[in-house]
Amino acid sequence: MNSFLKYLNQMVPLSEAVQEAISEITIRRVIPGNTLFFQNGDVCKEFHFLENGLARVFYHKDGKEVTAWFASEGQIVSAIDSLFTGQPSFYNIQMTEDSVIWSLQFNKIEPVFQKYPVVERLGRLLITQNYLLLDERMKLFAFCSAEERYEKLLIQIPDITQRVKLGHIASYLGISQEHLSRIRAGLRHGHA
Amino acid sequence: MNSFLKYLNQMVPLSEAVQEAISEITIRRVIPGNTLFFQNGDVCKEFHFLENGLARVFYHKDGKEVTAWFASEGQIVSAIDSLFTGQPSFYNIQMTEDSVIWSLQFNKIEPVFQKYPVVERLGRLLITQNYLLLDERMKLFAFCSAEERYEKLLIQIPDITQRVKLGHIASYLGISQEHLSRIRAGLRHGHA
DNA sequence: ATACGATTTTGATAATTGTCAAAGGAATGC
DNA sequence: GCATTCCTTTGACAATTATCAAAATCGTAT
Repeated sequence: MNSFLKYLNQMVPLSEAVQEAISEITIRRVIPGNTLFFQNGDVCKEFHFLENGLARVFYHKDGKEVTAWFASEGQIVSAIDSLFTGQPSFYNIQMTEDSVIWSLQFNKIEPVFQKYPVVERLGRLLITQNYLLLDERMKLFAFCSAEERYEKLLIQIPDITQRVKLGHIASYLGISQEHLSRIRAGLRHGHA
Repeated sequence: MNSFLKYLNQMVPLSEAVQEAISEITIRRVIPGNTLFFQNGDVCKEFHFLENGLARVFYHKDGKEVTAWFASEGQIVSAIDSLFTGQPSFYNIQMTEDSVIWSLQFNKIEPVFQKYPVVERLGRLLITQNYLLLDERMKLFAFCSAEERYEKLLIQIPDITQRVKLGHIASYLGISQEHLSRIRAGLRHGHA
């Protein structure tokens, strides 16, 4: 069983037949690092499970890239605003490292929903989980300073600073790169 | 057919039997204005459809109330972080006006999911729609100034300024009440 | 109409954070 | 090894926004 099916199985136990049906609409992809995997303005028709590697979801603001999300091994990533609306997305997705992903072709899933109601449940749980992640992110902005948000990100992805540029992290935290640099300097002197 | 069932039907057509099953786990409530309807620290087991009235979702930050969400007629409201996790919520919900709501008892829905897969689909679509609303809100913060966010809120709920205090709107926009007041002054002079 | 309390606005000031420019470091290719 | 380029840090300054206090306005009850 591949890592994607394992991930799904742990949310809801799936019969052989269901796993087969899902596999039929899933593509395994090997992506080289630094690939712009999905471009804003396009319509997204898949969602992706990262077997390994790192994805960065970002948008353009005043000519600059602003990171909206990081996804790493064992997580789901997609231009979810487009996937569920059929409208062009605001987001871009870049694989920042060599990655192996499983892409589920969402536009082919309707017959599977019809045939296997358990997949409908699976879909409900997946989107619910993503909703809660987004809610967590909003709470981080609500309750925590930029410094605290940085520290929480380090807990979540400890080696993130080795994996992406500081500017990408800064925009994810909602601050300028210079400000993040100063926060880091403060942490160094405060803790050393 | 009541307004809640109408709302659900327009997402997915529901048979008589399904409507009946949903009605059995739904309670109609008449809530006087200014009621603290749900309190943080409690576990939320329902979600609510507003037939009319206005709900304000808020949390406490440094002793002050910060608005996370407004919901008005025809919309869904819940302490969604708790509903899906079973953990105590960070949120409070206040009905700011006399309201009529339909409360679906989510903790009784599992048998309905089991019996009627279409309800699972309904649940999936409901949470998807709410995800997209949250994504929109994040994009508003990403792309728009406080002034633009205020103008968009006015489009969404035109009479919001008559319905809640300015401070509640300001915290929803992520700015101080004084700053919002100045933005309003600027708009008045700019447009007059 | 008037007085009271609540809400909103305005003013002055301080704190936070962004921007621009330059310097310092690290990685890469020749 | 050295040059080039990219990334990060630091410094100086400007812009934005918060905070605190006071004044103005609004709504309501008497």
